[in-house]
Amino acid sequence: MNRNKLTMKQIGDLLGVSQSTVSRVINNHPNIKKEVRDRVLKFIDENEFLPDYSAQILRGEKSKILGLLTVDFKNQYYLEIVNYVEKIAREKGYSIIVMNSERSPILEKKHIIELQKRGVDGIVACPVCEENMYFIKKTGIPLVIINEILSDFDSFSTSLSKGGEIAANFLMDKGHLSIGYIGEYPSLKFTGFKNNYPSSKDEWNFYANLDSNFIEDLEIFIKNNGLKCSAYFLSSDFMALHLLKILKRLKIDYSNIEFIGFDNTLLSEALNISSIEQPMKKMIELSLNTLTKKITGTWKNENKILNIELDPTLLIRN
Amino acid sequence: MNRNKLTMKQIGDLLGVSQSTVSRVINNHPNIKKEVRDRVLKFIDENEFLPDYSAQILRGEKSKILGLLTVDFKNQYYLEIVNYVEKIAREKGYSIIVMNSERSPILEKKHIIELQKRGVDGIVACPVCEENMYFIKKTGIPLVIINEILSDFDSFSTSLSKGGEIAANFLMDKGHLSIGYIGEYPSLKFTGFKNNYPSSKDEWNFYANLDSNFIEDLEIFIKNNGLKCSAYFLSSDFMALHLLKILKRLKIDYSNIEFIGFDNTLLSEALNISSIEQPMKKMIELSLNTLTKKITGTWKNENKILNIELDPTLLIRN
DNA sequence: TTGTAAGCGTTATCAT
DNA sequence: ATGATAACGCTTACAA
Repeated sequence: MNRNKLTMKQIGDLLGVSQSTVSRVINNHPNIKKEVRDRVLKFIDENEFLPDYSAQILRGEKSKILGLLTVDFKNQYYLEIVNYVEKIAREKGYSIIVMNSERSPILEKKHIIELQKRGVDGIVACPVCEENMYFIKKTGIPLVIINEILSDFDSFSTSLSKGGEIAANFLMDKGHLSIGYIGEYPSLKFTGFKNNYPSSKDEWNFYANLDSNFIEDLEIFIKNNGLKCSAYFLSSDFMALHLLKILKRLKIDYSNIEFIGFDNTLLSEALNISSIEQPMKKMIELSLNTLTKKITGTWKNENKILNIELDPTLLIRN
Repeated sequence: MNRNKLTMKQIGDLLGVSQSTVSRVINNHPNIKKEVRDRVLKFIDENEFLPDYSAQILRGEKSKILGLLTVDFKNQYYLEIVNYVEKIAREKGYSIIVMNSERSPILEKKHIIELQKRGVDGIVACPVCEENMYFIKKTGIPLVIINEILSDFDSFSTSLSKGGEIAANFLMDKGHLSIGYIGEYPSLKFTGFKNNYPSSKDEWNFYANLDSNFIEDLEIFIKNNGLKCSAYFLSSDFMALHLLKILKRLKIDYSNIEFIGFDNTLLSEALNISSIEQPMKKMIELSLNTLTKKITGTWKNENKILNIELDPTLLIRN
């Protein structure tokens, strides 16, 4: 280290006191002669002293770094998570190391090891692979899961099935008799939808596999089947975007069809469709509150696992 | 440190060799008896040894961390930057600490100090305040600027004025006689536009101040003036979104008006408007190549400052 | 009230 | 070929 950075030893030498005295002043220890304290404070005030984190971490102090483990930066939703985690962590005094696993369990494992080597105080994870979460648990690094529920870990998520339920009920209440589902499968979004809309028919629906090139598949589906329903529930705004693009390209009129997206991103605003909104900010606030408590040892639920599901809300447009 | 992590000393004790021998094996030093090397390697293979970064950094080794200093996570463009920087940095063996200055010079300065304390190897900055960049330079931490040109720093950006030029020429070539500009001001986007479209009239244009609530201001402008031109150049897709929303709300027909956005995000896809695309991936690749060379000391242009401007391209829709 | 010294986990220098 | 040791910058127990 030391990119020409001032150290406590140097300050001590310059001021004719010992390095430990300087440390004590900086850490506000009692029992320092006022004259000495003032002299040291004045000096560091004028000379910008930067305590070295690496030395502190090595000694066993907290690193004040959180690892953010994320799965897919192609999806704006996860980038949005970075936004909130950075902001809220910063307010709590933490820096964040951001890592994208690209849905690869192997990469996720590598990231975890990297975070461990760096001595992060805690990890916020959108997990790919549950086994890796057990691995984190074994290391003892405080962990919270977001965006998913894992029964063995403190998890914070939005109830996706509730989202499906809301969509189904809203569309049925508006009098739609045929409502299709287009989106990821399997997914709790669909489960919630189907449970509340028993008349759902498989032939109306398109089930996307997010690991594959679902956009092409969707186009083929539309070409073969057209749109048979008067309303559709889409598993994401992103999905909605691509559906509407395909319809436009195929010159299929959809002016009388109602769509509901998911995530309430700017996309649904641009497409002017209703969308189910996940309370992301709240989810991240809750998860970081828990995480920091676990880090500082003020977490009281040691023996109980938190599985929190927030309710999404419907944002109606049009 | 040491969350029950294995150390070299422990390994040495367990295997009956000295800690420094373990270090040598791990760092592939020559002159180790094959038998010893194999024994140590076998052990760490079975027991997952994680060298501690803090200790290495303290000793003066590279931290393999880059700081990413960014200005505005409300704008999807900057989140997209996180995506690419994380990915490319990872491929080069670096982790990244992400920080958002929210366009505040004070916060930006704090972030820089934080990065310095953490011993980052280099910084990638979308700067708010040029003075802070000089501050980084003084610390000696390798630095590259992206998204902007600062003549005293290695900078990588897209030529925004070229973007304005492209927009102006495209719209003129299509026969538009009145072309308005709606967007941030001052901005090179506008400069390039105006220089190539001398008939531009101030009363057609709306100049937004990004620090203020420009969306409301825009709505007032539209209410008072309506749309006088047959085509508009918007300074961002985000701006385009809000303009179109306002038009919809005010029930102003814009079906015969042509729009060009900027950034070619999913928004312009959703709005189905043409957009000027910045070669972000290339910009970040170039900047990280330079940064890592500066870090490893293989950078040859020491005495010359790189001010690279890439050309944007127009993505035509409709 | 303050200085001395140990120790955190490494790497590198010096011995042997 | 390998062990002992110093050093990186810090906090803290122990001495004085």
